Amino acid sequence: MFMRLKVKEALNALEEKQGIVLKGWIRTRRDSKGFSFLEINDGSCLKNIQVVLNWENIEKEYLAKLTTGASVVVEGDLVESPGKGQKWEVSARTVLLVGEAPADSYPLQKKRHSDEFLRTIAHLRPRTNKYGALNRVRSALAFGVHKFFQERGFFYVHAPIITGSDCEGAGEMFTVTALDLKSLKGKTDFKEDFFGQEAHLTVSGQLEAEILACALGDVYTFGPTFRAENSNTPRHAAEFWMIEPEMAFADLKDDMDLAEDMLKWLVGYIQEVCKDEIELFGRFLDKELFALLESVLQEPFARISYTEAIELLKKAKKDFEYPVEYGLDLQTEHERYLSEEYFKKPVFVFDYPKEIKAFYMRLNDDGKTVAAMDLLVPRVGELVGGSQREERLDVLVARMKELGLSEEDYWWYLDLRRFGTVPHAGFGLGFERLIMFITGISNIRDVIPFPRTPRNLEF
RNA sequence: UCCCCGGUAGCUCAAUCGGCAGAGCGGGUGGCUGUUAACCACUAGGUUGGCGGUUCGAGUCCGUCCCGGGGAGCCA
Repeated sequence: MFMRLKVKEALNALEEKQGIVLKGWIRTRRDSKGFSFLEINDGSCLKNIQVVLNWENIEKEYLAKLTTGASVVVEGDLVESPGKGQKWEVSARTVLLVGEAPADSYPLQKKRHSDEFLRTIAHLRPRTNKYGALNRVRSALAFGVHKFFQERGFFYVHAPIITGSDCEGAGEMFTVTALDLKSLKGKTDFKEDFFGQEAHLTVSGQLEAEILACALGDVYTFGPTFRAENSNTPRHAAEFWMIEPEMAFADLKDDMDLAEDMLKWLVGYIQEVCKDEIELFGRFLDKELFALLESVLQEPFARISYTEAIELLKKAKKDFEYPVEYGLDLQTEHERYLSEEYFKKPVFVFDYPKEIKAFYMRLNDDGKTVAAMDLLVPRVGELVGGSQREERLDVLVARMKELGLSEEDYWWYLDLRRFGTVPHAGFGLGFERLIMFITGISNIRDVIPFPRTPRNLEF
């Protein structure tokens, strides 16, 4: 009997093995006199395995169909390769063609393709080295996120995807409805709709995570998030995955410590479990990737208050397009200067003026700033946004009044402060931006298999 | 949504002042070779993003729409 091996297992073999089966796709084929070299990849790892196929037992027409992209089952023997460039190869006894990939129409060639072109064939791009690597890294990072939190006693909680709260202030929302929009005339009455009120896709699971944190202690969410903003940038998607930890009995420093620990841990983890993939990205995509990841591992992140950041930007010998003034939000050019030029590493900016931050952030003793923090990283910009939450009922209610928010809409949120309130803090981390940071891939459309962006819903 | 740049062969790109549509890679055919982005020769391949306009003549100029990239805003 033949034993099925994944390419990864075959390449890691310690000794020759008679009678193995490989199942995968032909990446390239090179012909020599009387036999062919087939490079087989099955997605289990970045590398291909070389299969040597003798022409003696094979018809010419059949051989002609063993082209780049075709799927095959190979039965043969794993032997040491007499050629240079690889330790192991498979001497084929039989090659079964499972699915053809006609060479005159198969879009993937044995050459580098542009990211823009590959996006138009998102159903085939995972079969390339770069996107295969990306998808393995994505999987490993998702698992790593769980591993990190679970090992620290955090509980994974599920926040709802359909939500009724519509003023979380995190951007435009998609409406969810069971009404027949095509037959609706005039004004929409959401009382007639499925939930009897307006419903949306979630833009954040934070408020729900706070509820669970105030019962389980330390929790995190990890799920899809939706923003209907008409954003056309390499850093925004309409559907993305967000990680939102929330800790009871924690303050802003605990929050920043967690974000820093998490990022360092994940960088170490991915270098361990996706060595070949990170190597690929560092060598061909971003020459500075290794140095950046190394600095994440070795150096503490910078931490400066918003006030210090403003002073620093004012002293900078650099012409900014937008004004730097206390009370104004930091622009992208300012954030880039801080993380890419001044500190050249991730930097937390904390204690922002309350006017430019959300209502739920905890008011500091100065009465002017709130305990908020953003983590700015080179190339990606804002990777994390978080805060200590306002746990004092009277302060929170006063703040909501200032902003004209209805207490009724948030009755359950306010109840958390009425009954056994505790200081607590959390943050949101964009999973795709994390992948961009760790791989060096520069467009968010290329770190998620099927990106959703304005006017793009093909796959 | 705003600003800038681009759209020419399957892919990546060239085409002078408005004057015959080009190359490399990929494909096909043949040759060579334990090959490694294989190599050598030959060959096929075009509604120049769509629509409209200017002109004797438009890939090239004008208008408009669509698509892509970069930057900005919004944010994770």
